[in-house]
Amino acid sequence: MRKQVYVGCEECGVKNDSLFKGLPDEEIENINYHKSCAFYKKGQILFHEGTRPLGVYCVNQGKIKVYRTGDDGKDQIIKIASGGDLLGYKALVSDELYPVSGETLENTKVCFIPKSEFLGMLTRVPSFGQQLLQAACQEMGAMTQNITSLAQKSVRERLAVTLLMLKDTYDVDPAAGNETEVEINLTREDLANIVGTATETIIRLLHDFKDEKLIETKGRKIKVLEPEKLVRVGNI
Amino acid sequence: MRKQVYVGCEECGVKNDSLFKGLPDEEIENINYHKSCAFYKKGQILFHEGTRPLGVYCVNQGKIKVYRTGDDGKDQIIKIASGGDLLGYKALVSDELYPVSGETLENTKVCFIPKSEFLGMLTRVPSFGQQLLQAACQEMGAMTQNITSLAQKSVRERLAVTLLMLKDTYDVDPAAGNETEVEINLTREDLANIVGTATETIIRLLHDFKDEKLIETKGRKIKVLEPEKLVRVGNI
DNA sequence: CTAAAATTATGATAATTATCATTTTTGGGA
DNA sequence: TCCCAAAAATGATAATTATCATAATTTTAG
Repeated sequence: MRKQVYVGCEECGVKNDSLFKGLPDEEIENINYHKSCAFYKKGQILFHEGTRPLGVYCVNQGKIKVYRTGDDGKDQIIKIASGGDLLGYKALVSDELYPVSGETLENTKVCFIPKSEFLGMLTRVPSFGQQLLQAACQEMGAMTQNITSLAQKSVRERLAVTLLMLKDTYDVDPAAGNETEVEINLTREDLANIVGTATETIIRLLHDFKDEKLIETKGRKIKVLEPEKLVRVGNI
Repeated sequence: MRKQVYVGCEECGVKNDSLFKGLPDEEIENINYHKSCAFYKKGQILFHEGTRPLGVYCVNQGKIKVYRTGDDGKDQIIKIASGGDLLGYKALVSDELYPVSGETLENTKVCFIPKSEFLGMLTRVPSFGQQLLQAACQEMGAMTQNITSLAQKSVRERLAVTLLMLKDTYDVDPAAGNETEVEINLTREDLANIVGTATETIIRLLHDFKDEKLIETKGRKIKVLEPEKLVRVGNI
């Protein structure tokens, strides 16, 4: 299920996309020494809502859904994490139980950094604390946007912005601009759990978008054809 | 409109409820020297979404609604701040424009601490940075709850939890337990902008709650009679 | 205290979205 | 490659919530 594997932090492909960017060499070395890396198969749970964090997860490859389970058992996906994302630091820093769970959406490579090392680094390297604080504050700004959208926009509009967001997440080569074909690969249920609606509603709306030539679907895969038109969904 | 007033930080009544708790005396003195305090009348805007933050606001007395304006002009209230709350530090720290506006709901007393002093303190006092980080991370956990609730719960359920939350916010003497009578004083429209629904819907649901003897209303004021039953709204 | 403005209330109706039942399709493992 | 469970699709219907119009009432300002 979980296979150990070695990936050196020094030459890690996603280091410079992560919050570890700019750390002094000796700190990177220290993380490298204490971390453990593993392959996870699709559908595995990295951490579970309500449990106590023992460290942080640094995503190297693959996608992970971060979600919260509502009172009625329905999941609400808070974000889709991918390479370079650091997961679980908020609960660790605020000394709380995980408010969310993390589950792999594909086969992934993830490194684990134990609590003591992470917190130690936080006290030793003030600039790292600043970076974390900055990242957290930035994320909160984005969350207010999400809250406003959930509270005010129709399901149709929310699906449109979700597809645009996922287009970025699933873009293998963001630098290439609109040339690359991005394939969003999520179940309709997961999509529904991002947008906050029923699976059937997502299926029907995707059908509409397809009729309107805004997207193209091939099995589960979704390709965004007209991002500009998708932005304007809802603006009549 | 805005009247300057002096309140010493050393003897500030809300200092120990704020993030400034535990700061060294010389830092408190420094804040005290550089801050400016003012009375604001009901309905005044402290800071406006989309503008650049010049400092942080520390609420001394009164309530302030923090909200984001949606594309269609409808406001979504993200939180109701009261004594001891620090506003605007997230945008300052992440060096972004305000994602939200702040408007007084009553006559308030608010202190302003300029950007340079606040950021200076952040670099001088590592423990303050830690505290801010912790507070931010904690707030994010609460936000995921809010997101889940908006995405999954019915308006009726959301109104119930909102009333319970406001009961705390408007409690003048939280230490007294359930003995004190708490009066929630918000327009139906503001309530609708917290819950994320139409004003008419809020009016109708409040009427229902009143019929069910869960609350009592007197003009605009709302009194929660049965918090335990309100918690269970939606659990059939 | 009074009048105007703002807010609250109520009714009728329409639009959106959820739910449930069922069929079809798909994709991943033996 | 085939099979089977999971996912997607479709239809019918119900429930929830929004919208618009208008009346009643409370608040606020002078």
